[in-house]
Amino acid sequence: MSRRVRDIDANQDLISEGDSPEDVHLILEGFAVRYKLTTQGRRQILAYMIAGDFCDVHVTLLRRMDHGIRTLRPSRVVRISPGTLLEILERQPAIARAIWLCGLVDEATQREWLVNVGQRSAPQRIAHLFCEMHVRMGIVGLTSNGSFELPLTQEELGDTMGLSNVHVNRSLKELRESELVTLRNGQIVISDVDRLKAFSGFDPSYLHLERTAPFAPADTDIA
Amino acid sequence: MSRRVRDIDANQDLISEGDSPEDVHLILEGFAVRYKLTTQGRRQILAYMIAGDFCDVHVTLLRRMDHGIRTLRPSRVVRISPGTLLEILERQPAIARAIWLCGLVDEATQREWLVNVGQRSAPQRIAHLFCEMHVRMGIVGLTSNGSFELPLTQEELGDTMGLSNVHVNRSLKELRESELVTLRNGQIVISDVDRLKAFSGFDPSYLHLERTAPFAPADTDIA
DNA sequence: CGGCTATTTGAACACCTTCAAGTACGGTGG
DNA sequence: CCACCGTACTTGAAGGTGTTCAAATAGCCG
Repeated sequence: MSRRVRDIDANQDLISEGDSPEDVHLILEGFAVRYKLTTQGRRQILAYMIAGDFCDVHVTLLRRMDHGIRTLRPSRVVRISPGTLLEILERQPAIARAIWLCGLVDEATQREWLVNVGQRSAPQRIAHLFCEMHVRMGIVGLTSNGSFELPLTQEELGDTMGLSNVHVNRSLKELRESELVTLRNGQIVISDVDRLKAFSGFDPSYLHLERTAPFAPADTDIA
Repeated sequence: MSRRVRDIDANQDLISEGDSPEDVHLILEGFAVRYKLTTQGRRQILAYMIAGDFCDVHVTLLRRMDHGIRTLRPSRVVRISPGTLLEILERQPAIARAIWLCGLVDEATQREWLVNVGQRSAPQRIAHLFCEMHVRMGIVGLTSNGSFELPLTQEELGDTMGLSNVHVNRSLKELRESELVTLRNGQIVISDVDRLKAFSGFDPSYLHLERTAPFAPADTDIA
């Protein structure tokens, strides 16, 4: 299976909207986004994918991709044929459950993003995202003490939150000046996690952490 | 199984956030929404559920509901125990696939809603939602000639789109005066479907219609 | 150094919200 | 039958949040 591991540069489409990819992709390392373009040429980023995330289990049933997937950092992915995947799902119920569970958490996250964009102010949205990524990066062992790498330009942040890059800039400034959180050179530093959570209204229950993550942290050697 | 069919009034919580329901619910008839409240007391509606939609397959794996489900119209639901469901999934692979497929379309819809709220203007958002519901209601045989029932107050519409009820009102007026679509007494009338699609940037591919719906239209007698 | 991209700031404007008040409508009870 | 009530819808006015356009600054890489 390790034969099917591939290294991808940053800013490459792994899969484009409309594709009917042969394989399912699993991120081993790096950072990628799920995104969609509107007819008017605007972009909405739908999800961030980090180590341990499946990109597109749906292609086993749905032919066409209704969105694209793009790396933002150099990434390592493994391609799994739907046949192999279905076989694993059948033979290893524990893994099947784990993959299903991951999908459910992804869905819950998708819902929370809608709440975020629909109901919160710009600084709150950004703060909420940072709280979420702090938790997620923590699970895979990529945080240290309220600090972690988040390789996003302000424009990409804007496309995530439904905001202009200019307004993202001003909101980040506001967060910095309130000494809640700073983002510099793709590095997040959270001064006081609890204050940031309170400010953004972050409640991690949608991440369903009580269930231990089925793919263990940092153990990216699944393949 | 028909023993487990229940009729519910309008505006009742079928399941509340934090619940650990025993059963999975399937809507047979009526109209319900998935929603979430923020700490600041705002509400985001996450999905509309109509005949043939599962409310909460996730509870088979995830204990706590991270959102609530509420009827907006008198509805008929059937409760299925996770055990029964898992048994069906195992014995009837065709149904298992169908249910899985439905879930994938729900996810795709969730993504498109994020695009909608994140990237489109108020009138476009509303128009896009109406296009989507026109298709969905059509699938279950509840449209007639660009017209269908959509039992939402303007406030509920606002909670769906991340807009105030006042602005929903003005946007609806705009849509009405452009002769694109009208909403009166919970009844949608689309004058020219193609113009409405063009206006809102609606592209139905995310609904994955090429795959015929596994639960046949109007045949609500699954139970 | 030069050229690229990302960030930062200013100014004007648009979209959307909030508050407030008035209107329409359906249901209930005298 | 009509008065009353509650809810939803409608409209106006003022203000706030976020956008757009434009230009300047900073940082990175060849």
